Amino acid sequence: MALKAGVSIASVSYVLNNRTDSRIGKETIDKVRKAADELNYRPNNIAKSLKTQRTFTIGLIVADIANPFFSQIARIIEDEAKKKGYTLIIGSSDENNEKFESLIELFSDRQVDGLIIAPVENSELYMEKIIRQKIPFVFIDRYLENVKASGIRINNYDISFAATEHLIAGGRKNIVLVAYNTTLPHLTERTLGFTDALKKHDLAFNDASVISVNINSIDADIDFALTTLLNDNNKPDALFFTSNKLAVSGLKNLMKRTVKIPEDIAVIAFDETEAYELFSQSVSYIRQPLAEIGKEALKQLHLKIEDPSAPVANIVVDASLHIGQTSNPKTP
Amino acid sequence: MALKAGVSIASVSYVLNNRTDSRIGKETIDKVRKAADELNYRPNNIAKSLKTQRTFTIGLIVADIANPFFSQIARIIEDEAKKKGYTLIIGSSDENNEKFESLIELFSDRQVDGLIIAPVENSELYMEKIIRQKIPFVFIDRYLENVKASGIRINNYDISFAATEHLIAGGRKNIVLVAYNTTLPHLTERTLGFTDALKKHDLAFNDASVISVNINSIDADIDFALTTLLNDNNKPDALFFTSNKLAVSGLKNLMKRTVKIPEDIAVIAFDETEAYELFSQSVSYIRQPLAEIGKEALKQLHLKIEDPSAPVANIVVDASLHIGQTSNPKTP
DNA sequence: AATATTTAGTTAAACGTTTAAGCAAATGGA
DNA sequence: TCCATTTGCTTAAACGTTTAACTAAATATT
Repeated sequence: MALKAGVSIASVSYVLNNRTDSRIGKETIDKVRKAADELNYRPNNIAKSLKTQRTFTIGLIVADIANPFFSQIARIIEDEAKKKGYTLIIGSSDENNEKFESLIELFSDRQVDGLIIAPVENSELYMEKIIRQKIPFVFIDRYLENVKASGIRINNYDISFAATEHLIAGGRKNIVLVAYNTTLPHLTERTLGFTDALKKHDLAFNDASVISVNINSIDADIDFALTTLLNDNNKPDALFFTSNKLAVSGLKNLMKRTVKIPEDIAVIAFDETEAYELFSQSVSYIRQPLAEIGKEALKQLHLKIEDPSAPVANIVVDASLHIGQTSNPKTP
Repeated sequence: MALKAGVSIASVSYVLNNRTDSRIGKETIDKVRKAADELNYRPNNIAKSLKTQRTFTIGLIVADIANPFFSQIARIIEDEAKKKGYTLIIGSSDENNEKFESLIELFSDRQVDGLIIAPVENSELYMEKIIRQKIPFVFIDRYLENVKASGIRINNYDISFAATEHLIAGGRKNIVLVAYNTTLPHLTERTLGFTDALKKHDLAFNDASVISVNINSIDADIDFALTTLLNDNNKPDALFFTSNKLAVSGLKNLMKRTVKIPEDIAVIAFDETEAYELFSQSVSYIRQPLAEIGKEALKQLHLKIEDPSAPVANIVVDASLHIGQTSNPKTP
């Protein structure tokens, strides 16, 4: 390339990077531009990265890219990253500790400039490691109690409290929460918002008030729990699902049992998914502002990359309650 | 690192890459291993790539990673890529020519070892360019008539023919296809399978037999077409949607109109999506073997990367007709 | 004992950039 | 006219690897 233009390698670099601070004559600029054009020259980013120690790549670690919640977020982050000149590499942890660790290792080995992470349960120790490595990162969707790091999440407690109160306001007295058996704080917050709302309204809370679901056996666990619950003499009159996967599985199950929604059981779901659109009723659900989350995540990460000493920012954005027919008030 | 081990840089490289062809003594090996361990040494892949001209990165270009069809495929390819030591970078074209081109340029600039591409309409010229650049690639889902390249796709014509015949066998006589207004061959094949099946069974085919939908206005186009069709004195008794997006939009619309499915109108959809699970009836749909497609794509691409002169392979895998209630036979 | 071979390791070039430093030539100021 | 400054471009080191080529010591062969 430099050969073709008849100038030095350095001049090519200066011209192509528009380094006007450096002194390059108009003629040389033209020569380089012309040669670059003719040769269809494209600089080698690998070499550039080696020298500059910047890859303009960021890693995104989600639970599963095939989950609509994460694929929608990924899409937003993809667009946002492109705008800022970053390329995205994506990995799915399957909520699995080893996979999670190996992804972080992989991305770190690939010299990503930063990471956007939906951490899995009990990954604190591993996060410490990457803090020591000084790889900039931000949390998304979730966070870890003892890891001080920037992150973006929703007002899980408040919105769950609000959703529960909405059900109560509709005359529901025996509300059951369907949640994962996890200690991830963003999910325990959802449970807490639920129980606190029950308490506030003097509604009974007992062992049967929460269905605890293992992520690896969602359908089976929900089926088993509903079988027990619905044969009880004290049937629930409302179900609150704390994730899209749980809601889809639950609604499917209720359909199979031909439970009348919302007459017999009201339903509120979490997260948005195409699936709700085909349900016989419009589904009441909690909507996370995905675009805002994605944009803010990238913004915060970018800040951290540009200035590693930037302060930790924990951003909480508001989810909204999208009320449909499945949570209609109880008819007397 | 070499310093710490007290050996040369070269020795470190030989040891860490298990280059047993080179002659390294047991002692040196131990020294290097120990030092690497203590320093938590991780080789710099950027430098490695610069030297070896291999990044072990592959680019995946889909229409939209937020579309369940593509996010499911992406997930499979992600896993498969990891198994083979590749990292995946993903981009969404939005069926848009410029975005598609800029993605290819981006990925090529990032020195990917290869590309897995769902090409957009009229991208032939651009594909020629990357063939000249000798970047290995394979097509997925779609292909381009005049571009000779390896690819994996399903038996679009046959399965559409079969699906149509299934509707006909159920007594449907006025079947309408809902398809994108595109010239992408995998989709025109679907249309052709449909029309040929109609012909074979002497069913009328006219302007109203195909609803042509613009990808950017799916809901509106379907709504408009259905309004016209259902007010006709010759109402359709079956709808065949040629993609998941079309099916979801269509089913939603039919629900709104409280059309009786399958009594008044039978429905067959294309592709699998979570959404079908919440429909009031089990949905009849055409199931693509996503795992097979993903695995085969990676296998073919890997072959091309290892041996650029490997022959072009056009692999056609069989989709299957998954019959549910929405295509039940017409009741007299 | 002299030479050939094997073994174990090192040296140095290369990959394709960036960028500090250097060097002429041109220009400016006295 | 002489020196200082500015302008325009080049040189060369560096980024962190891989790998061919080399060296030196140890061992084998005659």
